Amino acid sequence: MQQPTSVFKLLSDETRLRILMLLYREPLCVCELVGILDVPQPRISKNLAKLRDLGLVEDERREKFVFYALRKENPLLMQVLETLGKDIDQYEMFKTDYQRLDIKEQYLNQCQIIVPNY
Amino acid sequence: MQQPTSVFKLLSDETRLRILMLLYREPLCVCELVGILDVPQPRISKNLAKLRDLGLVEDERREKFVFYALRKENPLLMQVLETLGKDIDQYEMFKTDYQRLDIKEQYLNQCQIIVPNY
DNA sequence: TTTACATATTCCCATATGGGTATATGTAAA
DNA sequence: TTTACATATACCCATATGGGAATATGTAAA
Repeated sequence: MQQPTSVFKLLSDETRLRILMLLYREPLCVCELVGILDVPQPRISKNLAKLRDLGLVEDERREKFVFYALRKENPLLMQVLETLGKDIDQYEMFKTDYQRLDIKEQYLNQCQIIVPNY
Repeated sequence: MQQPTSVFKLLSDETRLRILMLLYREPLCVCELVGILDVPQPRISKNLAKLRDLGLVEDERREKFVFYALRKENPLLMQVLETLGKDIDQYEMFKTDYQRLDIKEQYLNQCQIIVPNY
């Protein structure tokens, strides 16, 4: 199991925490994250790599796309995300991200992904 | 309320997390923390200052001593400490710190504090 | 008003970190 | 086998960070 400090270090960056909160809802590919979060693609990829290096997420390629999913083995991580999720209204940024996730098709101009059923 | 990322940044340092875990049990003065954690005093003081600057702990001077106590207003922080505390056996370092806390009188050679009842 | 103890702060340095830009790699369609 | 799209990586830089050593400040006892 990962050191708690290492987990918190990853959680201490806004980009990464936003990513984790979204993956807490559902697996997403890189271009979906780029669209929803409106953040440059290299930044998304680099931060996803850090999350994967510590085993917090896992990736799976599907043709051109690489989907990232939360790994649920870490109780500390899951507890944190649950706590944040419960008080989502208190965190404007996460709330907005969740709203955008609900209508993510609008923000995927950049990638032609069509995922009927994941 | 503090930004989650700011809280996690403070939690991401080993010295600070050890301090918080101890204060989760009971208020302690600087020299007690120095003795229990076996860490140089300036390092303790500087990290306590960071925790106080973000409002996670509060200090109270009692003559020569300055006691620090956990502030319990932040649900995220409290949830994290509770989660870690529940699985204390999994974290060797915190477990050891708790054991030393239980017999802290042995580690207070450096300070002549005598606190019968706090 | 010295002296001793407790704590805070300053100064300095090595290292870590996040991010932007450009580019490389991977994949599939034309 | 080009072309286009998706993703990963390399390079560079500004900044943040943690910590050690020394010193300053605060407090009370001698």
